[in-house]
Amino acid sequence: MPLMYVLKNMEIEGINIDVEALNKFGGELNEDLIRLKSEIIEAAGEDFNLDSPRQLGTILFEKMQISSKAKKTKTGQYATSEDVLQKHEKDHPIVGDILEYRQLKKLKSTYVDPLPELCDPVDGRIHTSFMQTVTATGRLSSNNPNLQNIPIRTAKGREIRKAFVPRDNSHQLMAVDYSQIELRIIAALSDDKSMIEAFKNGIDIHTATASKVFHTPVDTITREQRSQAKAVNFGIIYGQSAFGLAQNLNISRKEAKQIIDSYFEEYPTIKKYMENVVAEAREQGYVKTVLNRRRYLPDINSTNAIVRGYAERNAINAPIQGSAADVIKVAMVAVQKEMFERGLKSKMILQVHDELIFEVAKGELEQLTELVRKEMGGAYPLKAPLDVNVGVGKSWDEAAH
DNA sequence: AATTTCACG
DNA sequence: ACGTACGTGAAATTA
Repeated sequence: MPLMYVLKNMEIEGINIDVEALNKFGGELNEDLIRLKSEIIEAAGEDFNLDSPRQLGTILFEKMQISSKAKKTKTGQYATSEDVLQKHEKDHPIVGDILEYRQLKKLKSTYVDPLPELCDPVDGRIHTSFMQTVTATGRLSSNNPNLQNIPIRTAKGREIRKAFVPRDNSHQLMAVDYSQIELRIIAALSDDKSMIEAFKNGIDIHTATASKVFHTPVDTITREQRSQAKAVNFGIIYGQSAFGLAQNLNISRKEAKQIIDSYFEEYPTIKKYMENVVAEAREQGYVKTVLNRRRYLPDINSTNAIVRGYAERNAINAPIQGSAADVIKVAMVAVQKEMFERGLKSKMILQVHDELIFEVAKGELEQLTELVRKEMGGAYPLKAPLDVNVGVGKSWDEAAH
């Protein structure tokens, strides 16, 4: 209920975008898309709707027969999703072009074209809606437009984030995100002493995990080992299997199983915690977050192993994802209150699950940085300390670095 | 309205 | 043999 007022203010405040920059980028995307499309149609030997997965599947796997190992979706169509197409990139040069076409088309049709149209006629800003009663875990969701999935992972995607800018030269954007909040929560909830200690000492958690899992000193950990340990740390939060880890890391199932077994030997309290939370779900019919938000899991005792497995992964994940959502909500209420009491002109304008975005008025940067660090970092003390990263810049992209 | 794909944490 | 990591929203096609 208190958060409702905070969300109302963020929705009304909105965020400014550089429409000219987006339109220019849209023109560049258009040229690339036209070129890619004509190359693909030429290689296919006939015109078809490239935006139709069904037509694309027929062209690739029946007409062109680029591979005999076509995969089908559950409704019997040829699967053409990114992970499937990536496996066929070596089979024909057209596949790489299709993947690039898909990426650029997504950026243009979902962000570059619609966003300028959504600027409010009165203040010229973009106003999202934050929903508090949609998700199963207690996270917020954002719609109309969704400002929680603005691209960042690719260079072309970041062009869109660069177009989210302050209202004028006397403001900057500030992005503040929680560092590894879900891993800190699993460390705290399971009371794993070694993981808590690593967070207390500010040690790189993925390197520390790699050292444990591979039984080698921290200073000898390779990039590959750190990257694998990172994948395991994330997989754990979701109840991932050896199969899933193997697929993610492109290693054999046997190797994946060895890594997971070693992980649980080194972090026995985390293994115990995961077993306990599943047992709790079986007994109570629900699991809960640090603030007692419940997720009911009616399938937890299902005789169907697949259905039951899904519920068990939900039982593991929901308290972690949901507690992180609790923490940032408490922080948002505290930050808003403190900003009001100090009479600041700066505004909190967006939330993206583990980060808050502010439009900072010139002269308030130092004070706001201190305020936000204090309120976010201390929102809900856990056995593992919370930590935040602060970034500032002339665009959301710059601030997020 | 359902399906497929893909953008984010 | 089964299916295999959680949570969302939007665009486009198809039924």
